[in-house]
Amino acid sequence: MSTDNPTLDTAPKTSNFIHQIIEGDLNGASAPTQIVTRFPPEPNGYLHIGHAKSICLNFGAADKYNGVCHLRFDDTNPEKESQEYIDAIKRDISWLGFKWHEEIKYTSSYFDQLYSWAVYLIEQGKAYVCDLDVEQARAYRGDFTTPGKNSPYRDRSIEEKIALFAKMIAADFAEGFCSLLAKIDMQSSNMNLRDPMLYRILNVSHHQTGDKWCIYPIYDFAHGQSDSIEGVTHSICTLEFEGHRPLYEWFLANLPVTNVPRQYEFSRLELNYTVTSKRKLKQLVDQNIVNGWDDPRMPTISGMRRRGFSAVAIRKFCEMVGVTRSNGVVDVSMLESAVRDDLESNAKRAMCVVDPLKITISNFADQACEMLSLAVHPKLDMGIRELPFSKHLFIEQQDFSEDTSLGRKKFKRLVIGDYVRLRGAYVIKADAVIKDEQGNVVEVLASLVPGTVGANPDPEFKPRGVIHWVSAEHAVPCELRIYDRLFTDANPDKNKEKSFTQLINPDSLQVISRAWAEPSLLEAQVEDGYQFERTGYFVADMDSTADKLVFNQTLPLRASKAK
RNA sequence: UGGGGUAUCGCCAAGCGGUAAGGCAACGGGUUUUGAUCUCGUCAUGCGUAGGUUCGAAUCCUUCUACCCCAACCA
Repeated sequence: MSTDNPTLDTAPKTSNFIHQIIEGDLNGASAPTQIVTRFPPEPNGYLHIGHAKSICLNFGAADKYNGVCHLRFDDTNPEKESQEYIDAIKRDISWLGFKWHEEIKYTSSYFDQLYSWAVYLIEQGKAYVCDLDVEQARAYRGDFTTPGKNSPYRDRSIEEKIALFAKMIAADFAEGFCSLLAKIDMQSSNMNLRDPMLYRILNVSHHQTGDKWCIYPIYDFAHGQSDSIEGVTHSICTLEFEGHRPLYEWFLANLPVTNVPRQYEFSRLELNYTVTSKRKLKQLVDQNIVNGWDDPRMPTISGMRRRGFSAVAIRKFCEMVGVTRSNGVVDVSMLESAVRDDLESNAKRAMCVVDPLKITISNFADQACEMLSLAVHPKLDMGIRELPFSKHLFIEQQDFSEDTSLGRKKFKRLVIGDYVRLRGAYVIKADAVIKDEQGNVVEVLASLVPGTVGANPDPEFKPRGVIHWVSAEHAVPCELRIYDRLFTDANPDKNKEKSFTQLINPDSLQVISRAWAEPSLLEAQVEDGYQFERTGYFVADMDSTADKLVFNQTLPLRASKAK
């Protein structure tokens, strides 16, 4: 698994209402020459699964209809943004397999244009500098049932407004002293239309423009115009922006723009047992509840990547959930299903014993070592791997029992006096046990049935089942990090009594510092995904060193009830 | 509370006036040198509610209800 997924087919196979709209437009009278979409993240945090859905929708629609998709950083609030986030976002989108059109765009690179459009609105009598402070502005705005009142500064002369705006940009005013508002309708039932803010004074430097500006445009005054500048045809966003659409259209109608994009909204993706809000995810990081944005328990793209979820699996999941306007909460099992489905056919197989029990094969020579060849994958041709078999082995403690009354269907593992198949090796029989002072089984003495490698034994030696193992002498120690859902509550941010940080699953991370892996795992590269047979899917973590391998559990195998 | 949205199986979701797709989950059976995979089967006389139009309604009309979004110098 590498960062480049060059010519992957990212066009969705399924259809949704956005596709239907695009198709209608493409077949309509004034069809655009090509459709243009954009993914416009604010660089104020890492991308998460919800953004993945938006990325798949925007880039996917462009791919599907031979259009293009821009990556535009919506960087109008420098206080919360940073280059680190920009770099992370670029990395995540590329890793997901998408390519943005041309160079990366920044809303901040349109600041000059936006500024002159603001002056234009003032000249048209459609914008004004208002000196009301936050409290006063709130009072003038009214509320849902009370119409707003016009600001006393609303009807200053155009010359005065121009002069004041010039002073704003010249840093003659303190932060918050005044702002530029659009003159629309203080009585509107849509709060967004009650003279919305266009520019505020912010004496902070910007990660892209440095100290060039001390006033920054608000989202509403920047987004639609940026879309227009880039030739966007379909501006796809989430439902909470629906009420902003009239405003989006108002700016495009009142400014001398040539391209008029249309905004469409879809419902954002919610997943149970997690939170998908950059603010909350940042809190988890800042309070060290998790180990960074890429902690494998995080629903961030980088977290899922480190967890061992592939880009293909994430894209598959995004297609599975669909795109609609009804909001719901998707069950994580759907994501897990997409991940397992992908790993089933792409993960190499290997064996790793988590909780070792020593087995000694009495009828195998002391110093002997037999090299066995096993398929890397049981069905697909992924080559073979060499596995050493010797007199002393490890199996799981859980895979052995002294209880001979256990039924063969009930316990398909090793029982004293009975046979079991060692995966890819011999059928063995447990003959006796060695116990410590406390009566715990510390070793099992067994004997192998000759000629059973790759061949079934006579019926009388029929094994109860198949278990995994490693050669004690050749096994390589490794660290395993077992992850569980981060929250104990299915809807952590809808809980009435507790805040989401109080609903953290205390067992979301379990570290097994010493497990025993087959030697072929020594070749594992960071991000290589494996299925440790009968145990789960694991991925080599970046914390692996020459002397210590570290694997993150991606997911356990699907658990079926013991029949 | 004014405005804007949304309601189809436990979850997601097709459906666009002709008689309820699919996926996830769940539950049964089979195969299996992974209790995995694979495979077969079961799972909405019902589409938030109450009326109406129609030969025929999840789809059209009306009523009501529930939930989501908007009163940041956030996006």
